[in-house]
This record gives sequence, structure tokens and C-alpha cells, in this order.
Amino acid sequence: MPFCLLLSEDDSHKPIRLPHLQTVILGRGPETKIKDHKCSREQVELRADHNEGYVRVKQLGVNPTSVDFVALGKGNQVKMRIGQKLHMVNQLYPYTVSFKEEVSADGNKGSKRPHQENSEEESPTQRPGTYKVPKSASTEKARDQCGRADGASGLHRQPSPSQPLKKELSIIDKKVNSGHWNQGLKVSMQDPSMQVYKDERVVVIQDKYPKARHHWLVLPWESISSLKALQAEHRDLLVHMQNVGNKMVQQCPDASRLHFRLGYHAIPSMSHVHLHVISQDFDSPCLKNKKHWNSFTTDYFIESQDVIEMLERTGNVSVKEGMAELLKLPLRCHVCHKEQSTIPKLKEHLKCHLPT
DNA sequence: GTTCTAGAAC
DNA sequence: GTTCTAGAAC
Repeated sequence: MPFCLLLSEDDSHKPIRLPHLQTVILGRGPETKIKDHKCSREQVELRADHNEGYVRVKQLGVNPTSVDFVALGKGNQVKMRIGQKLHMVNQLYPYTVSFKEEVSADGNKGSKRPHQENSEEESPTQRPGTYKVPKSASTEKARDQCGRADGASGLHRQPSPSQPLKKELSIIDKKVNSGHWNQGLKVSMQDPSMQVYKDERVVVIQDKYPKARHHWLVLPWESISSLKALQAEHRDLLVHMQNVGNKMVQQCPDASRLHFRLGYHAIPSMSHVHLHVISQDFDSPCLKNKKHWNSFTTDYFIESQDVIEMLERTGNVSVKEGMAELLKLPLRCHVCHKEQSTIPKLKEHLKCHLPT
């Protein structure tokens, strides 16, 4: 059974044991003997994976924690391996990690001790050896309109066990994982190659996984996390977003043949307010499951106009309860309202409503 | 948000 | 046996 230690490089205290898949929070305190007030009491969260041979390092404090001198930023995390150096805060208080085989009392390496098994340890939840690469090739193959799929979300690379110490991968980790997947829109909207329109207030990008032949997202430059954060002063911005969305439709060569809707998801997965502009063909390989379908065809999809009117009426935007349950409703055609038993059958059915 | 896969449904 | 979904992991 391997075990993992966090070693103080300047030997200021004893090694700290990092149990398998358990989070350990460290910072200023007796355990590290750090007294520097730039270091939070809860500066980092560490989680060692003994099977994969890395420690996930997440910065919790305000001041920078770094791995190999690259600052993480609050809330961000990277995987740290043997040979890499962690600085707890401000490039100070250096640490390394070590993974070693524990030698049991009978001298056998790796033998399980009784009553020490736990299900998580014995059945690693992470598949070993998966090294995900951006799926641009397959996505583009599936549909040209899918556009670029360059890793703004859902593309967390993992190292291959055959190359566990390759430093390049750690550097990629830092770049690609610098933020949770739900922050992906903030990355995409800043990427000029994703932008299809921009002005001083908003930017439009193609949805990376379009659920129809035409699917854009209109995002304000202003950082607004969700509908809940909207205030009366945002009314004109929302109107502008809707106008830009309508412009996107007008310039679309299919505008005369396809119907479009403009609206917001009641409970979006991605952070940063975004207006969906989506054609109603739902003809896309990226539309794969009940959640996808119901998020655009039930009241989970809130019309842009309704959001604006609510903001004008009440000064804020509230989302009704029970929205999440709408995602589990049976699959029903949005045109003829006929129920379909499975996604493949629904997709086959939708063909009959496509323009000829 | 997507991917992956166990196991339910057929 | 295969297809499909739901839930976990990221």
C-alpha cells in the first residue's frame, strides 16, 4: 500500500501524512509552524491519490499558493507530482511530495492490513490511464457547425501512468485546469477565435456543443454570475443582448426556414449570464439526453422577453421552484407535442418537422 | 457543461 | 444479446 508525505523543504517541521483521497487543509498553524499572516489558516487543500501518484493542490487563501512557481489563484487547483515544488504562499514555505511503498510488519510491501480497507481505496473512482485530449476532431467531424472545441470546459487532462512524471503535462494541467469547468464560458468569451460578434457591451460566441443547427450565446462583458445577480440597472443591457441575438438570427442564411428562440436556462450549469439564441430544429449530434432536450423545450427555458419584463416589473429576476424537476419530464416533441420514449426515437421523429 | 459506464430496459 | 439512461467524476 503506497503512502504519501508532504515534506517541508526547509525542514521546518515533520513530514505531514496525506491519506489516500482525503482532503487535508493546511496553512498558518502549529502543524506547519507558519506564523506569517499572509498565509491563511486554511491556505491550501491537498488531496493525495496514492494510486495515480499525485496530490491535488487547491488554493483556498487569498494570497498566492504556487506549484513550480506558477501561482494557482484562489479556488484553482493543479495536480502536483514528485519533483515539483509547492510554495504555501508568496513563493515562501517550500514543500515537495513523496510517494513510498509502506513496508508492513511481516516485511511484505503492499500487503493489505486487516480492517484498513475502505471501498473507495479498493475501487478507485478514477479510471487509470485516461488522458483526454481536446475533442475538436471528432466534434468537427460530427458537425461543422459544432465549431471549435478547444478545451474551455470539460477537458481536464489526466496523465498516463506510463509517463507519470512528465513535466509538460503538469504545465498543461495548470493552464487547462486553471478554473473549474463551469467557468469555461468566461474563457471562451475572451478567445477571439470563438467570438462571432462583439461590441462595447456584449460578445457572441457559438455554443461549443450546439444543440441545434444554429446555437449562439450572447454574453455581457460585465461579470454577472447568474440571473439572480441581475438588478434593475441591467434592464438596458438585457434588451441590448436580445437585440444582438435577434441580429444574429437576421444574418443567418437559414433565418427564413428555421424558427429561433432567445432565452435563458432557469438553472444554468455555466457561470456568467448567457442568452441562448437557438434554432428550433434541434438537429445536432450534441443533443444527447433528456436534460438537453427539456432544458430547451420546457419552462426551464425562460424567454428573454419574460426576463426583461420581470426585471422591469420587480427590479430583479426570480426563478420559480421546481425547475430542476422539469429536466426529468418525459420527452415530448416541441412541435406536435407527441411523446417519444427514447432520445434516439425523438431525434428520428424530429426529422419530420425539418424544413424541406 | 461533457464524458464515461454500470446496469436497467428492451 | 444490444440499446439506452442516469449518475458520478471531472
